Amino acid sequence: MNAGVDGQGAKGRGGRSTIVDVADRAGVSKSTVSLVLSGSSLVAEATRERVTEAMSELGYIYHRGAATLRGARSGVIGMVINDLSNPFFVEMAIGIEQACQVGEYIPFIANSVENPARQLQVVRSMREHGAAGLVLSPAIGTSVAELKPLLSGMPVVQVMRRLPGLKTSIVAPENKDGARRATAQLIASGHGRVAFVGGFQSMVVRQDRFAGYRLALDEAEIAFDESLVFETMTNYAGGAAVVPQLLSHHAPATAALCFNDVVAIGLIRALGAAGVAVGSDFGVIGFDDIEEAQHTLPALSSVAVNGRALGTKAVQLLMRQLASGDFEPETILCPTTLVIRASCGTAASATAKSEARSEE
Amino acid sequence: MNAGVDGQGAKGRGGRSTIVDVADRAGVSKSTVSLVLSGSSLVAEATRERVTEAMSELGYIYHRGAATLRGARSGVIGMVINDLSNPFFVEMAIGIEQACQVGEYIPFIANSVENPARQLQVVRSMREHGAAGLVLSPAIGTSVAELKPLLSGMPVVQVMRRLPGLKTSIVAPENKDGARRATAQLIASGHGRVAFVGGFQSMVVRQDRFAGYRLALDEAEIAFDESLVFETMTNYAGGAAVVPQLLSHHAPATAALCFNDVVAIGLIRALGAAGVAVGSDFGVIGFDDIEEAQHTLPALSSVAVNGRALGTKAVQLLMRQLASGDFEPETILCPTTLVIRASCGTAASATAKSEARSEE
DNA sequence: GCGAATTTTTGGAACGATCCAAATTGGGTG
DNA sequence: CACCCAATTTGGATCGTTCCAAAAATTCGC
Repeated sequence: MNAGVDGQGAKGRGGRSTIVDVADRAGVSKSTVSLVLSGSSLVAEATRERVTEAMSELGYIYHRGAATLRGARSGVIGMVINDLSNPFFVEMAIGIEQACQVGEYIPFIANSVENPARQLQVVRSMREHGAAGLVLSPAIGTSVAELKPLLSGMPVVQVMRRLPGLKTSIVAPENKDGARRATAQLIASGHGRVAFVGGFQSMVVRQDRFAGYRLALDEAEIAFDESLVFETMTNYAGGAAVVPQLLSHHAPATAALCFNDVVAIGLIRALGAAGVAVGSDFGVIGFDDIEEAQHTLPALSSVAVNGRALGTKAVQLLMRQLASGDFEPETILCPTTLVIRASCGTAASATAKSEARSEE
Repeated sequence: MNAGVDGQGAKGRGGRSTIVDVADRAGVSKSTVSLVLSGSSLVAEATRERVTEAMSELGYIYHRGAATLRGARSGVIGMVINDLSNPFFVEMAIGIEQACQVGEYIPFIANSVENPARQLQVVRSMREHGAAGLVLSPAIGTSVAELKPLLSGMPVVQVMRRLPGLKTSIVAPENKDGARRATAQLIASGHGRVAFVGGFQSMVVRQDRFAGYRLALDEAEIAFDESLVFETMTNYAGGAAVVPQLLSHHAPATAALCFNDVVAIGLIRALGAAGVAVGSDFGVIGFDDIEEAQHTLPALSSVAVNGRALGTKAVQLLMRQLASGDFEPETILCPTTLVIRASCGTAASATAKSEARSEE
């Protein structure tokens, strides 16, 4: 039925073999091969076998690009992460990747490095490549006006962070509640002056965590003291940088809730270096519960966010929307767990709780 | 020239707008638009502007899938990493991603989780999606026979690891030389009995590092002692697990070269817990120099591999091959740097060296 | 053994880009 | 003004798939 002067099909031409080559080999039409590919029940069992065999003989490889041209799903999801050198976001990326695999999707990855311009580029590039949807952990300083047109008509899930003006689905931890519980824990351990360390006011996530901190203070009827709030970079150095001010305060804090674990670890090390015994003299709780939190000395108490689960949930939501065709924004808040270890002072309860968690 | 009854072009139909819609709007033919897209110098400046404007008015998005059908480069590179929960490989992934960006490529990512079956799946999937090349850090236990046919006709760079029977380009650190220098350093500090800890004999990378260890012993005319070699998992637990045997040895080692930093850190912690003062009683050197190495107590000396550079070099090699069309395998070995910190005993020199490095 | 009903199979005509050969335009020149 | 040459522009065929309407093969009832 098809030209095919040489018995080899397209193979002689150098490229990959096509559906037509397979058809020739199996002695059927390309339409039948297409039906086999799509797993249709229309095709007779014997024919299906003949076609399948021809495929493996020719080393046929499906050309998804051609298929998408006719409207088939591309099977590609874009994943734009703001900072892959932060272990928390790596965990999230792993969760995303994992969930994509089970859903037969394949993820494009891009690291925006907190650079909005680059983020714009990569999102555009992902669209060009036919990504069906996007999981986005937006870079700080993103211009919604520039980004929005690139996202039209495609389901997007913002994960962990969210941009104020951008109406998409959101998967995020219960930051406020987590921070509230952590702060309450410090207060319950007898700390009357609890500092809040790390991040900047412009960060939405910090606003949430800070709100939880305030709430816990209110609930304990402790007056909020502005001078116990420290804005810093959200890395080791940021945590360490706070120590001099923290210690020279006229009425020093005896505990701190940190914006994230990296800040908390920086703080712990610098406090240790300054001769403050974290865990007894001073209580510290971090946020995220990255793996390293278990290995610091003293081990770091933290509000566990489970980045992997967050990533997984984001992809699952995205896949659900892709399957249904209904891209109506949806918000999923993931509960957090307060993991008590030695750093917050009640060393006694540390072992038990931490063991329990590792069973998960 | 084209149907287009409604002024809106394809927009009314729901989908994205096409090259023909742009052509209609700009009052030219689709061929001209195609020329503009490819940046051809044939098209007159005024026309180019008109077309560009029409594109942005319509929110036109280039459909790469359609283009590849006619033979255009796909602009996609696959990146298959064996274990993303290992910070070293994350560094490598970051390097790969970064290099792809500058080369206008976009990387598919897959985490094989050291699972050969999954690796097979994802490689197949990447081919289907038209990946032009592959950066592969192969999973342990990969069957070359199964993998090879999936790779035919496509340039592949194995990075960090290499599969014995698979002839592709390779980018790897100078493992043997690094291990030799590290071992020599321990010997020079007066350690006569140096253990080798971590990994399994089947791992090619370990074979290389082990060879370097043996070489240093030979050069120092120290007899090799089989009982000082410990095979373990390459994670924290693996490092820790070795300690009982290490300490109960009839003639215990006083230093250890570890397969990688994660093993070394596990070892240091467990030794610390057992009351051995690492840095004075016992010398430890790791491999990779992950960020955490700077933060352990004592800080970990390590053979720095620079995973990021490794990833970058791999992609650059791949892009070079893609550009030239010459897929002849090539091997690039990257030199390592021995970074001395407190863990190997010569605490005096630690500060200076480590400062110097952080300037990079 | 024949038409009807059912099950399988099959030719195109798309999809959105590229690319080539051919057509059109616009100057110069003699 | 006719002609040539260079600079631009343009139809149409093509890439590898899907999908539809219709054809072909098979089974069935009587």
